[in-house]
Amino acid sequence: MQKNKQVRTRFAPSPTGYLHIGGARTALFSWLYARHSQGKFVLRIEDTDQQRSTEESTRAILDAMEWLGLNWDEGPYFQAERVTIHREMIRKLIDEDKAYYCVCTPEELEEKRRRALAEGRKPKYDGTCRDRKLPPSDGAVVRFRCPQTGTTIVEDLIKGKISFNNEELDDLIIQRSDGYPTYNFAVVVDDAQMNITHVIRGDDHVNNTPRQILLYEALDYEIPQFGHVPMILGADKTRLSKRHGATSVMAYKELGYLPEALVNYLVRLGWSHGDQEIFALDELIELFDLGSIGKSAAVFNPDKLLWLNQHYIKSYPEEKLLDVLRPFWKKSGLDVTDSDYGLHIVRDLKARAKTLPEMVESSLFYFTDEPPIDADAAAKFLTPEIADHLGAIADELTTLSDYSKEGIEAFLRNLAEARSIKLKTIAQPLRIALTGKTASPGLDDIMLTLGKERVSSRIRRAVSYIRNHRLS
RNA sequence: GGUCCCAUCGUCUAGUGGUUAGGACGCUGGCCUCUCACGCCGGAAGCCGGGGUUCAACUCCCCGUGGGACUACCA
Repeated sequence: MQKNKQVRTRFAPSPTGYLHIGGARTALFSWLYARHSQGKFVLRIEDTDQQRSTEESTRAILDAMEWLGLNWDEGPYFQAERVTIHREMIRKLIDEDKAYYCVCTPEELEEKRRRALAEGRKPKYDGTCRDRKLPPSDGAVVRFRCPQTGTTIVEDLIKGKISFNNEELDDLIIQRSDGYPTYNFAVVVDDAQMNITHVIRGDDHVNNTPRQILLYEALDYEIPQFGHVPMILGADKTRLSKRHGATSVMAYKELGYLPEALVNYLVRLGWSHGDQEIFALDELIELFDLGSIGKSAAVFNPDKLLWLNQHYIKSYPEEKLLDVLRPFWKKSGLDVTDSDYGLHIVRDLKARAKTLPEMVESSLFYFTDEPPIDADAAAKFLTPEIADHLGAIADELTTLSDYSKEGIEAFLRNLAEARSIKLKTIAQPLRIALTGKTASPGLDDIMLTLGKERVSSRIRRAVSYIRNHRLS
């Protein structure tokens, strides 16, 4: 075992799309383990598939990593830039007779596979070219001569011991006919040469692991530790995909989720620490361990993520919340230049929103002198007999010297008492006068944020609204 | 089909042979209250099935069943 070696983990996405929820969690686990162990976290882009890899995808993945706060110590390395190294190692294997050229065509192989399946045999490569000692040629691939006897044991950090009979393994292609190495080969060479000590990846890779171990041995590399993390499923227990809703990390940013919420959600999907649900990042780094990752697949639960988002919104520092809110306000055509006003709004609203756009939506009344008055609400609460009370509030407000939350609260109560009515009686009408709606932050909060002037004019507007609609 | 993995409330999970099976989301009853939230208190809801092992199994073993992954010149 590599006892005193520095821990080195990596995240190795292929740039064929955005960073999705599943990949993000794997990256998070890998990152946390490196940080917890004071090791290094390496980012490597697996772009050996020339057809499907794009630069936009690479950019998108990097952006998402940054948004989540998963900073890397080395890289990004690009696998495609390392083909010279890969070819060198392939050369070595051929020279040692551990690999060989194969000229079977994809069509022939497909046909054999079909026939094997139809006859109920296992569809593995039949070894046609295994001992033909073929020279290199155009269109030939290179296959690894996989040991056909014995067993290969994977000591998985998460799943425990997994054993495979080598006879189940066939001679996998390590170099394609276009001269590029395949994933299973490149990943071994790169992980080994980058001194990765812990390969943490999705458990869709477990069946690749024994062949990779055999490759490590053939190349005389030290074998790293493996940890295969379970998949994330959709509500119907099938692999998470677009039809289960947003699966891209950046989509959640756009939907108004906080990175802290997504990280907290993702880490608890599979990993746990007793009954604790809320984890700050530094706490996670301190507590995280691979042993506490569960073995079974988990269903993605949008409701719980929403709850966490709400939690982080209400406990976010107000200045920070104001900052992340700005782009969302901008989308609604609002530019909050008065930071003091913005901070007041944030304070009023932070306990009442699950997402950022939701918060923007409920903040709209702060930004217009004439918030649209909900007709049903007006019909119910803006009655003729209320007009007088409202007018009185506006009038007496001018004499209120202690315009603080407590002062306003007392003012309203005293006024109600003086007029022999319940505060309840004027609360809703006043709320509608100020916001146009029946649901809002507390009256004292809104009035404080809005300021005396806005409050007075909105009340007078409501009074004339009543006159126009009810007393005509 | 073959290989491999997995299995506690609807969902995420704690549990590590003896517990009234705990927490969280969601659902729900109530409290707080100027509305809506927040918060607080309570409730319904679970060990896939069958065999063993054991004085005792959610926990260990086996077999079913169910789900998932892989089975590419994708990663």
